[in-house]
Amino acid sequence: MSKTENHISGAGGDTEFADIFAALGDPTRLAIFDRLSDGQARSIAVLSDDADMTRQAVTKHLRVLENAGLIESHRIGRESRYVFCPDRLALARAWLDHVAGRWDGALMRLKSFVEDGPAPSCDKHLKVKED
Amino acid sequence: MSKTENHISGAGGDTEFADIFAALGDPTRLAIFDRLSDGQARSIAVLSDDADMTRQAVTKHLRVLENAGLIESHRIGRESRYVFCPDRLALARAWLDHVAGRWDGALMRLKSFVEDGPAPSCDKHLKVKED
DNA sequence: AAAACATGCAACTTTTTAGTTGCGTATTGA
DNA sequence: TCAATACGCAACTAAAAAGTTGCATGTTTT
Repeated sequence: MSKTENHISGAGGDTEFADIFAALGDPTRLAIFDRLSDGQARSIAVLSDDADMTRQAVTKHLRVLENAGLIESHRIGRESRYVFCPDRLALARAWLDHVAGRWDGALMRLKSFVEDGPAPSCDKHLKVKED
Repeated sequence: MSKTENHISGAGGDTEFADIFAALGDPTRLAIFDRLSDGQARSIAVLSDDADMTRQAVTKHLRVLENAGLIESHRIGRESRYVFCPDRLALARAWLDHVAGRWDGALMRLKSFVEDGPAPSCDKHLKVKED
């Protein structure tokens, strides 16, 4: 396995995913990201128009999203245009899917436990796990 | 439509989703949430065991996750047990799916634009949108 | 060339977050 | 009963995030 943990939920390699979620964890950034999801490239000035804050503040939010890999910027003439970037979004979705799937699996196992009775070596169900 | 915006991406109702992502936007909380996704209820003490910080710090993280609706707590005797809570997670997934779907749609429209030529009243593609 | 536009950088204030420590209380078990 | 366990609350520090202002720079437009 390479040093850059690329598998889902590497028990400590959560930092990469946390950065993505942290970038989305702000209403302003969420709105910007949502707006850019139509694929249109937009300048900072345009993105600042309907935000109730300074252009500089919007710029900072854009940098956060960019550092998280959720958007990209390229300069055209005097303006910086930001575009949607789907890769990290896919990663975040994969992580949530993984977690949700794990819970579904646990549900199913609990269901068969109730229906079929305890499976072999299954005596600690519904107790606090010591890990 | 009710006052509590329940549809996906209500252009201003992003705060609810932002709270969910913000709660996940921390490596410690992400690890806790991942750990709880197996459906097992765990006490604060157990969850603090392999965290390199104080029990109080872990408690605060648990409160953040709980306020976001991602986990729930119930007290049994002298201990508080936290359990996974799938509802808000589903919301977050739905939001990401919505955004990803919007981008896929934009891609497809761009593809047919390239293949079939500009559609009627479609003269502003690839320009900065003024909104 | 001059004005208007779009942005970047740096310094600053304010607020939030992360984490700690100390202490008090209820619960469990010997 | 006594000690260990599990937790909550409050006060505190330190660091990061959010946002502002002022100014400098490059780019269009007229």
